[in-house]
Amino acid sequence: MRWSQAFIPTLREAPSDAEVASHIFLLRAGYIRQLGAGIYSFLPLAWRSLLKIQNIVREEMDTIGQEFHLPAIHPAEVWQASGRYQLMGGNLFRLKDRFQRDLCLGMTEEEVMAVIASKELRSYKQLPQIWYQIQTKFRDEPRPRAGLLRVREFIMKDAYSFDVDEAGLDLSYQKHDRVYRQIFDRCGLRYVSVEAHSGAMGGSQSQEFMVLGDAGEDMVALCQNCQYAANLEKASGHPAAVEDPATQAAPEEFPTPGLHTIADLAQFTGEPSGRLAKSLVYNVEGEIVLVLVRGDDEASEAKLGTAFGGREFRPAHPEEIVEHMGTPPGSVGPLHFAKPVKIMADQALRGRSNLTVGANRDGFHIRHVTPGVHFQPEWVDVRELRTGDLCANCSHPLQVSKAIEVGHIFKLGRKYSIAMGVKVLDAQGGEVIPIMGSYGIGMERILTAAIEQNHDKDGFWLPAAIAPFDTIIVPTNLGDTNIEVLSRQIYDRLRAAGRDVLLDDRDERPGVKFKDADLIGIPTRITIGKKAAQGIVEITDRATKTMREMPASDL
RNA sequence: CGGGGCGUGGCUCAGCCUGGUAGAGCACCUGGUUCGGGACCAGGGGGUCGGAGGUUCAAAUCCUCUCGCCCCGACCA
Repeated sequence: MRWSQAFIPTLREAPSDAEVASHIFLLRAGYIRQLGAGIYSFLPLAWRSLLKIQNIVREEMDTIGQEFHLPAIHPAEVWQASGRYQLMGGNLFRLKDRFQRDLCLGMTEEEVMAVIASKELRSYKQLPQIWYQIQTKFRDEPRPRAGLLRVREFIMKDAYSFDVDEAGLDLSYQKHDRVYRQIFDRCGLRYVSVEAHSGAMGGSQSQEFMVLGDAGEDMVALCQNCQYAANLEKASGHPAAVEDPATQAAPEEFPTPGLHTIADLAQFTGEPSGRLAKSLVYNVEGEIVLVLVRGDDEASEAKLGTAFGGREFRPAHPEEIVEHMGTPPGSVGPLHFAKPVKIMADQALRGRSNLTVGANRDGFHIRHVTPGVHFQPEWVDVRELRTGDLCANCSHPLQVSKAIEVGHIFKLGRKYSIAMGVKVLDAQGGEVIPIMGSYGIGMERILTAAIEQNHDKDGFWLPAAIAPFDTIIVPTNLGDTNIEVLSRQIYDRLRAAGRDVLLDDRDERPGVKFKDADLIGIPTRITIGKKAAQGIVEITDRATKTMREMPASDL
């Protein structure tokens, strides 16, 4: 491609509404333009890159499955059948057709694939199946952000597996794990695979592929010693130990006038906050539950969801706390309820003794309270892990980092098979319900993550496999016949050799061309300048900005 | 949805407080000189100041409503 014929609208300055590096550079490099909140147009450079990413995904997926192309617009009935028409709430785009029939835009396609499976699959002999597509997804996100990182319309590779039994699902899952690694390797990403929270959908195992970076919205915990890596929604580890008094004393109520926070209490009692137990009260589908965590810990929303068995929950209202605890928030504890309440306690409190807790009496707390002795909790893992906690496997310190989720694989179970009536006959002639897996990769996320991990103040560089062009040729002065002729020769020769080359044949000064070349993500630059007469050109590696000269004939 | 910020030529912004008929840099067009890290000179085109209503002799500027975008949070298969 010759730049003079191309549409590459680069910007000298960053538009004011971009803050994240990938967002700034995608705009400045002329890759994308915004149409609305979380809605972007892909310009030619972005589309070339996204097509290369999609082709890598397609080539790898074709080794284990078959490509479909499903509708993006769905009758509401399909989503009503699985119950997700309600469950997805505002995130599902909804519309009506001319006959006032309800429709929605696909945000994922378990239901549609399951509809096909239910109508077409008859025998266990047809399984396993791995079906995938690369297609636009729509999600009415409450808050789109950071350019392409979180958008309302995006391109996803979504795949679904159907197996007769769990052993088959394990295999399909492993195939995706392997293929995903090949995809991300080929895309040149540095990534980690982490254990993920399966969510309330009843999945049994789930794994996310994460690219570390501050722009990310997820938090992952990584052990620097062993291979342990998990999303913070799932990660467990041991907090630093806190010393308790050796001998068990009797619970003793004492006045704590006006003290309602852990920090106030720690200061007042002279004890570290880890010696206190923090009491949180939740309404779990109408049931009031008291959750205790160590005073210096925070409860994780995702882990609470798991602890509550996937039931809906919210923090209890103050009136509910008064009704059940007999005291307003601030003095709540596990003893002396006004009404019986279920107690859950975080594992970090297991084996602890002589803790200080709320007295369920305004202005009072109780010291010398020992879980398991003075109250009987259900033990759960609900604490949010922090940097410096010790790995559950090997007791080395864990590091918590932000990360961008580029892929997610998980074992779905039979929820959609059952909902959509997928069933086949097994070898004995009995009906079995196939078990499903679900696997996704965000195309724009791969591009965004690559930019997040490969940029400097001047721009970014993409791995050659996903760059819009692998090489840019920069003639410094087209008025010089030697330069002009040599540039065109090299351009023709590289293209004939199958390279994806951009020739900057614009009538611009060298400085402008260099700045643009640094900006737009092309990994290799060939500069043709003063030594063209001797047949010498320069090769610059964008990532390192190292340059070497070589004869044009060696290219 | 709660909190904060911003809408003025394509981009970045000034002007608003204290009303008086819109400006800079970059970009763009023409001519010329230039040509290794975002050149220079001369000339030129382009803006219903997000929208609606109001106050006023007069509104980018003051008031009301409204739309949009960004950031933080809540939310997120």
